[in-house]
Amino acid sequence: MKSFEPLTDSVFYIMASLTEPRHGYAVMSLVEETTGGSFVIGPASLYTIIKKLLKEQLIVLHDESDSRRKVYMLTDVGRQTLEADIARRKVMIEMAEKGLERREVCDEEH
Amino acid sequence: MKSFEPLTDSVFYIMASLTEPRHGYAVMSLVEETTGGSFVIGPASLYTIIKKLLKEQLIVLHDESDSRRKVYMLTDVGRQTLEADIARRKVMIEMAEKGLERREVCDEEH
DNA sequence: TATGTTATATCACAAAGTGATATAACATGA
DNA sequence: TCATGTTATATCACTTTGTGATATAACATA
Repeated sequence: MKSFEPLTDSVFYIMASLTEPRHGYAVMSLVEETTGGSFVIGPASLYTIIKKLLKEQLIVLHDESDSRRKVYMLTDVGRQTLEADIARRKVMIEMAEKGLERREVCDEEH
Repeated sequence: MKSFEPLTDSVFYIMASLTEPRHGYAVMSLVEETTGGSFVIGPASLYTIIKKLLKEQLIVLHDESDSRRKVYMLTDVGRQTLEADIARRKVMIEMAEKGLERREVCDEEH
């Protein structure tokens, strides 16, 4: 079971948006909305990454009935990959927070 | 107050290692160790990023007394930047987990 | 004084991300 | 019906970011 980890931020955001069926443009809007505009994925990045995720079979084309919209969704492997990366990211945050806490104590002592 | 966010994973790992004084090689080892080898920063990436962080004043040279080692550390701005990125990353994870939870429910219902 | 480890550094290249732009379907109101 | 705006996908040329390979040297030790 080959792993595509670690996921980059852009890839993570897109995959996190595709836990349920969504078309590309909706992913773009969702990321901008949920991050309050602090992370923006433009069309160039979006469709580049979607193409790559399709090739790696982390997402699939879910529905193409609409003449314009292409709806994608995570595959099982995609979901597992996302879950694994969530775990990695939690460790990351823990690591950073531990360091910052220790530093706060030092500041007070000074 | 210009922001350098969002931080890439590599930059985040390095900055998270520099909440206390550490030299480059130690940062490299620490990241590999705390991630269980799932994220490796080689010397090329390490020193490239350190150079960039110095230029942006997110870290400073803390001590150069040793003939070999160069010890770096986060500046106040660097710490604030790291804190802001931790917050962003928490939202990211929340976003992903909410999506996955919802999906689990759907699977059960089916 | 040879060997391994620690440590910093850079080059040439590869991978990832993006601003600009193109295209077109649909929605709407004038 | 047709101009305007929005939704939507797509790609090109470019920049930014990351890295494998390699070089250099100080120190530890045996």
